[in-house]
Amino acid sequence: MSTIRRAYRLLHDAYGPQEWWPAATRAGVADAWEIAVGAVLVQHTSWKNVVRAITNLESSGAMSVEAIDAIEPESLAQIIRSAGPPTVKAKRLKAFARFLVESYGGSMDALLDGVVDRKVALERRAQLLGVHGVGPETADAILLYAGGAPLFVVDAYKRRVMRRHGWGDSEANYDDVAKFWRKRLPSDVETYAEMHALLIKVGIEHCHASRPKCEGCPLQPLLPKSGPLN
DNA sequence: GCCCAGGTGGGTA
DNA sequence: TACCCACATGGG
Repeated sequence: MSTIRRAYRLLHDAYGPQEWWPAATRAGVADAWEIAVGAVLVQHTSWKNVVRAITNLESSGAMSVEAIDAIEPESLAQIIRSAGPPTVKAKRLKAFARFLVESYGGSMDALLDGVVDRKVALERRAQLLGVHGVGPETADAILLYAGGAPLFVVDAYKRRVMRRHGWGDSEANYDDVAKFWRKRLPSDVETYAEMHALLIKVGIEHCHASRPKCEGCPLQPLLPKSGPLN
């Protein structure tokens, strides 16, 4: 079995199924719009703070596509301020809502229609990358978790895990890093979704600057004999 | 107090 | 193209 598949197994055994995308406010499952909002708000921000912002959006009656499209940027910024740079993210959320209304009649279902097909997914991805505030990670997260698109999300934690283990080229561009993982994992959407969630989990708990020695990390059996690189 | 977070866009050379 | 930096609140 390949190293990456062993990594998946080790993480899954250690943490169990993550069953993303997490619902921010309800006990149930996050709907597609909530996933999109969360994906924008979580940029360079911890999830906990995003939950507060989404809770505020709900209680302010500003959670819908139409409400975000209509609200003044300053008011929106005030509501989501717990999720990092408020003026920046208010602008990004409004840009996304505007795009959705203009291009898909405000319907996430319309945006996501057919994206289980990789060719369609890549077309929608290219379109999303044209929206202000949507980069590759945000686009992939939305398409994968809200639409079941066969895309693999790359983030800072994945690059760090790769660097410590000496897997592939952690400094490669986004698409090459995504390709590295996709090539080594079973090519099904469930695995992509789980692996991304698991790697963030291990990233938050173990794989960061304050844990240079990887103490207690489930991926320790896969480290080089010399220990973590860097 | 200080550093960082599940990035992205804009400016500069 | 390739860096460098702002964004800004909340937690360790």
